[in-house]
Amino acid sequence: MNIDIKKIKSFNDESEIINKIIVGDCLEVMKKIKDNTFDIIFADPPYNMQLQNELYRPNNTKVDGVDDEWDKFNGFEHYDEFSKAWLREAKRVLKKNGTIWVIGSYHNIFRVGNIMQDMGYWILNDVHWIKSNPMPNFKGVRLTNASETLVWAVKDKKVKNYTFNYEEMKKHNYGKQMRNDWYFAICNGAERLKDEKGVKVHSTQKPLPLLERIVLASTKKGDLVFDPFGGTCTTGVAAYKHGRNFTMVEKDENYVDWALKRFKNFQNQLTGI
Amino acid sequence: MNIDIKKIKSFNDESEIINKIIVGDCLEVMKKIKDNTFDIIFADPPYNMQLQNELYRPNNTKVDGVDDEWDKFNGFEHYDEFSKAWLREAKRVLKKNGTIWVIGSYHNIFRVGNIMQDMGYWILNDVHWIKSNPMPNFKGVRLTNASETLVWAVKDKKVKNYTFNYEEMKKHNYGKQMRNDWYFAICNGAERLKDEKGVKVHSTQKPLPLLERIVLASTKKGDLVFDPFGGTCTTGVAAYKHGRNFTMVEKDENYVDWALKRFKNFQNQLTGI
DNA sequence: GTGTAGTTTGAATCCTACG
DNA sequence: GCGTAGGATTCAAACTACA
Repeated sequence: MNIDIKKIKSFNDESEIINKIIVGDCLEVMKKIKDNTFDIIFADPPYNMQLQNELYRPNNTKVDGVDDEWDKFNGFEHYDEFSKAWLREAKRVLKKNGTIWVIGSYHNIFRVGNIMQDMGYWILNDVHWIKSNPMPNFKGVRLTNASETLVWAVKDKKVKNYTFNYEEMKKHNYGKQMRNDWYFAICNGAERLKDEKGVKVHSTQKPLPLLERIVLASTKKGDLVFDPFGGTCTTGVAAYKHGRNFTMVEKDENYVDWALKRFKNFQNQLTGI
Repeated sequence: MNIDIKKIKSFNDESEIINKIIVGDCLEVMKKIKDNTFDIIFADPPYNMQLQNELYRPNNTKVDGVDDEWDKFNGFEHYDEFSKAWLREAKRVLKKNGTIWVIGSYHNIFRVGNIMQDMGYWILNDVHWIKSNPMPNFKGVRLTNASETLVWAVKDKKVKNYTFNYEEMKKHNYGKQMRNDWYFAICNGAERLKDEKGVKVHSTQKPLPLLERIVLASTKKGDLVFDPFGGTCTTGVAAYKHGRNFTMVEKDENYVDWALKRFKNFQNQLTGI
């Protein structure tokens, strides 16, 4: 079996999108893509965490917070502007009966949900990813923040025949219909990509089972999945694993190169190397 | 023991607010209340459900959805306007170091959260009330909507010494710090108020244990709790049960009269009648 | 290899009182 | 407002070290 995944460094040919990882800004790339192209979109945009100070655990070790450049915004106005821009393009490139998933935390999800509703997206569900092993609240001043929220929506109130694999979801919930509270551990251990120094490659890598559930819930085999904030390509791996195709966009070429390594490892596993 | 709860039909004397249920529009009532009055606010505003058609169960019985007049808004703009108005007043009457809780579903919580952030409220947590017994999705076209979301916030980013009873919460979570996923059954059975014909008095009565947790988490004994959408006074009952005081506002006098009955029953229980 | 103890770490808007 | 010193504060999972 030969997994044919390609990195595209300068994206121009809009027909070249099947199982590609495109290096570039998602907005610029989307602008080159035709209307009604993708069956579903999964988006994990920056959360705009607004971390102020350093945080130490009770044992005085420092918490490695998300301080990446890509998560820095100059207030809600700029974050909203950014969100509106990509959500508008996302709506255009999403097929008429496609669905979109967006994940976020309380820092950004109210912005995102509000904008989506204003744009005419019609929410199907909010889904709560409940973490089995979240970081505790070390100072004891709030509740443990043990969840992230996903919004699942269609382009328009009128859309009816979107894909929802009801029976497949039932199988994953002991024969009962799947609910909107989903329980997964955070991405850790062997799954978590780390460089030669043992440093995590991406500060917010999502767990593969979460993406697999999304793929299994809302796509058919052969569907084309789009992820505008591709990161290290968890979405692509989930799609590929279940016989779906994908188009990933990611600004940071380092992430993309790691994504290619993931696929190589995946291939080696399959061929028993 | 004599529980002294009073209904106030025309509210004018702003000093008369301790353990009172005020009949009236929350905005008009709040305008008569001084700045920095309440220790916490709990608000369960209309959800703006936008139900389109009638919904039937598989056995052809009709689902009694929320179609009350108080939940009718003319689009998001009107809902946002309404939300801004009461949230602005709420901020004013909340004490400097007080906290506010607002509950909602995906229909309205993104509007509410967005507005709160725009107004300078600083979110402490989003809390997911996970329902043990939600209504299934009868048509099998979405995930079971098994949750509601609460936003817990302070008036301003700079507020530090708000009340959070960390150890008390720990006691309610097997000695571990309390997380933001809360598991309660929907309000049903003996707790659910029903009239002489067996029809539920209020279409969205909240479970008492949910309100008790909020009271125990974020108030001290003797604190004054405000609820602008009082309904049948679950907030007041929770406050009273734990030695806190309350001010409730409710437009519908029928709900208020039922609230008074709740307190009378509560008193009878305590005196063994 | 097996079992146990110790270590590390995770999308985090994480202190308070006093001068 | 600011700066600083004092003091209280963590859970689960996966990994490593070692007997």
